Amino acid sequence: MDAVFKALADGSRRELLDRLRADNGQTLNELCAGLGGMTRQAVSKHLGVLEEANLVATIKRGREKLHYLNPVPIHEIAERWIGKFERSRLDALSALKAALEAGDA
Amino acid sequence: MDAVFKALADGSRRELLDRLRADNGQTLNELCAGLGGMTRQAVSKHLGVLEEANLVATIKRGREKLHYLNPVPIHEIAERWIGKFERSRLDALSALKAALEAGDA
DNA sequence: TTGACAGGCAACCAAATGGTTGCATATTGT
DNA sequence: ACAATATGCAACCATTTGGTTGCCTGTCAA
Repeated sequence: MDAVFKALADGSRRELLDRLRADNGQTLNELCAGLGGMTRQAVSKHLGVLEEANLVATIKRGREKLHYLNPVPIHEIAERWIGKFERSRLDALSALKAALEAGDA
Repeated sequence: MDAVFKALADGSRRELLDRLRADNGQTLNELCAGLGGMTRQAVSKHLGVLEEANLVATIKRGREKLHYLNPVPIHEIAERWIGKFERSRLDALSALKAALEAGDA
């Protein structure tokens, strides 16, 4: 899970995920075009990080490599990690408010 | 939002959030104890990052500073970012499967 | 076969990051 | 007042990270 968070920490990588969601199964070169003034190798590295985090799956088709978005790890975050805080959202907020008020007393 | 993702990228910071959720309103020293072999200043920096990302709110009470978890940014991620992929989860998976099958043809 | 196209690998570099030590500041209890 | 407590600030260091350039490999088409 650590790898997923770290992969998501970079804006370019999030943008890559966005672009993959908009048009799944793109090649490296396709993904390069549009990701402003960045080398192919830079994009390749980013895709590598995403792949390592299991956020994209790839298949080699001839001389090109297609990239597919894998939403499962993100879903897992939503389930395990965010749900935990989400559930206590209102409680924490009211606790915060109460604490702030008690602070002056 | 970028700051939130970057703040969440570090395991120690996620642990700090966990510990805050378990016991909200802790001081810096309280949070230090339990976060294995790390200096107070290191923890302080982490809390600074979390604060900058609006994931923790603080109030100064006398000579100590209480830290409170703020779950709102995480909730926003769940809403805006994860929901986006979540919604297309099954679609993407079936598309991936179809693509893999078509790959051999 | 040979050239063009898609991608991989490795070395290298600058900047950011996580962590440390050392000292300064403010508050509290006696 | 004074010592102890709780935190802040700044300089410094090692590692990681995002990015580059240069070259090598594999695949398709003429």
